Amino acid sequence: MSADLHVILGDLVSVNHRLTRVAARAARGTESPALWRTLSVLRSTGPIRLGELADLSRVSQPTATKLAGGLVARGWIERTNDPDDARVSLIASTPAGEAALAAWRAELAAALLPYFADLSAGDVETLERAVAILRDRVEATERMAAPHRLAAEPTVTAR
Amino acid sequence: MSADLHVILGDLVSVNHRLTRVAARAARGTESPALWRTLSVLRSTGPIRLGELADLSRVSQPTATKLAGGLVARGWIERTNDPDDARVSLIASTPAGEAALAAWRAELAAALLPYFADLSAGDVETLERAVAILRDRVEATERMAAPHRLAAEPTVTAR
DNA sequence: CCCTATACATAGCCAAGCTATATATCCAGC
DNA sequence: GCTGGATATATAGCTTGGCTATGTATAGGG
Repeated sequence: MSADLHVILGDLVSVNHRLTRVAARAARGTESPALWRTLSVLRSTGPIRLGELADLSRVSQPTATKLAGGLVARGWIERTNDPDDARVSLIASTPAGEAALAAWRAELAAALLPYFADLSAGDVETLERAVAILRDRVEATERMAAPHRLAAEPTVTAR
Repeated sequence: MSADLHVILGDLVSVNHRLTRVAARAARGTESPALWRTLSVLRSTGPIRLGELADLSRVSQPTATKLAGGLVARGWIERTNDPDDARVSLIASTPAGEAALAAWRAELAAALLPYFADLSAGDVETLERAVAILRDRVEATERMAAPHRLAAEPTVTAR
């Protein structure tokens, strides 16, 4: 019998906040989580406009502007103008950004590994499935949260 | 077979950061996560000194001082002097603090519930077990992080 | 052409994190 | 019982990430 989902969700968020601190200290010396989070979103979506990035990252538009500034300064994203709409700024991660993200993930995982090294194979699989579930939910909420144009968008492609 | 534990840990932290944003927006209008996290730690440990609270919360001592100030201002913790050592400040959560924490968890869970309502029973149980695993690891790292020293990586430091 | 809506930028605030340093207390040794 | 180093917390000052409110430029329909 599972406990009430309410309780599980409360515990989930609590343990998340604590794990965030463990990860922050384990991967000290690296850049801030917000930048990695933003890069992660970009990686899963491909090039998008700044407003969409804000929605999908679950931050306000000004916060996305600020984060984008930091990412541009580090050469981790590129901003290009939409030829069809001069107001729009398209954001895409650069190869350097992808590489930096991968390096951060590797460093973080290496730092956390000792704490998780003695997990049983079953526990590892449980974690893996839980990550998949959570990613699915987070991306589902992204879809719910996008009040903008996801439907009638002609999907201006690529370049 | 499960994917490499490195990859799972990287994904775990990534999805955690994203989930944190979802939770922050879902539970809008409430107090900051750091205060709840601190109360959570106190709840699981009972009364402890400020320095211990900093270590267990995985924040620096000055940060713990600041957080404790906010919690005292809200009446959610009490500070008493250690009769045996005048330097020491003992921190304990108040009933009001416990109640506020419980209320926050309930509100947060209610806000997140719609996003998780359609999970299968098996997925719910996976989440529950994952939360238990993570809590166990987080508390294990607390034990590892005994004094001011951060637990070192097993790899040779080459900085 | 205006007029409104949209996309992003700017300004200005606050919280949370850090390092470095100051203050107060304890304790060991003399 | 003084002195000096160690320990517990406080203070100062900075950076980043988050927000709301508002400004500016462009799009697009009367």
